Amino acid sequence: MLTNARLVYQPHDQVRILNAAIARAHDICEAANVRLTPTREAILKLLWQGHQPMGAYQLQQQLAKVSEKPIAPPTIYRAIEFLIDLGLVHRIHSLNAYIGCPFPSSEHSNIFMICEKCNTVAEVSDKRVNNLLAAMTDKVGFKLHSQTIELFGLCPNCEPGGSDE
Amino acid sequence: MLTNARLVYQPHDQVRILNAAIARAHDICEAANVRLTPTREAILKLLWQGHQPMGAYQLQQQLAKVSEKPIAPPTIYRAIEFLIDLGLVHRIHSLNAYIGCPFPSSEHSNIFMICEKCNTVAEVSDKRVNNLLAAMTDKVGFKLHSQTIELFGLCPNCEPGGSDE
DNA sequence: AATATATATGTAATATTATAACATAACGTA
DNA sequence: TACGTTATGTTATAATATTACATATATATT
Repeated sequence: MLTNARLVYQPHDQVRILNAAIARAHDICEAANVRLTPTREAILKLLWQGHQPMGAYQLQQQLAKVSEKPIAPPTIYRAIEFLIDLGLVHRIHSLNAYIGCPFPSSEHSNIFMICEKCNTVAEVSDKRVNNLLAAMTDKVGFKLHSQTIELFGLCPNCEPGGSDE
Repeated sequence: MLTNARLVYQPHDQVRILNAAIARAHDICEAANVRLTPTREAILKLLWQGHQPMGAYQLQQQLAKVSEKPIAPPTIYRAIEFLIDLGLVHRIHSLNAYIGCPFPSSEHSNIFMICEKCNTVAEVSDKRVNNLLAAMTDKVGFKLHSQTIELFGLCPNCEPGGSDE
């Protein structure tokens, strides 16, 4: 089981993590022979600043603070699409929001644990889930291509009796 | 494993199924002491007409054909919310669309197999998936409340080499 | 360096999905 | 009937996302 849960739920050096994510993104883009332009990088950084997903218009607002010129929705959505295609970012459908992927270039289960109180999202990847879903779909003749699993509940920090209490 | 996959993927008496679903809905509403009003029933019927989910504005268009007066979005969304709360309808987040639930009042895994070609959606419920997800979230201290699993791929009828070929 | 080609962004308008706020109507019950 | 509750009507608008076309920037080629 691959997860960033402990990282997300415990105090950590957010700056170091962000830098690591950006460096990794640069590598991935280089390998794929595509460009991590300033706008794309700025959006990726925003999506890595915390562990709360951000919507497209929220990204736009944040970008306005950083860059001189306001950036219009199409550019935001294009950058998001670019980052998602590379596996650097995920879309959380139930929130219409986006978040940095903690383990790009790894196998993905696309399992997201969404805290209903603080909005924090942690990701999990687990072969057993993938195998089980593959077996189930196989049984009924459905050819599985991709998946997204969104789990709602309370993270340890928000759950009474959780890790911090 | 509970699923309506065979039903969805094979020819069947759609009218009979719809009638059964409506009858069941009436029972459930009566038991819950809430009202299945004409508008709500009309929307539920539309969401049971096929196995393709429908969006709110698509529902509005279809309703316009049936009823005299046009029905505005708030009414549509209220009816959808009502039906979802009762477990009679599901929301497919990735499609911003809604579909009738084949086994209301049963345990739910909320697993949806979404055909990328014909848009057909079949539902599955499986304890093993629920157990696995519960175990995983437990391990990291996430208190799981609910979930939605959306699987994308090809249904047997659209997959080359599938059931019908 | 100059040009051509591909890639990325700017810009304006608009489509699509969803909700807020408040008025009216219908229903259920004393 | 009159009251309280529940449901719907109505208008406006918020929030999310895309289309179409123009411009700019980067990369490759000569």
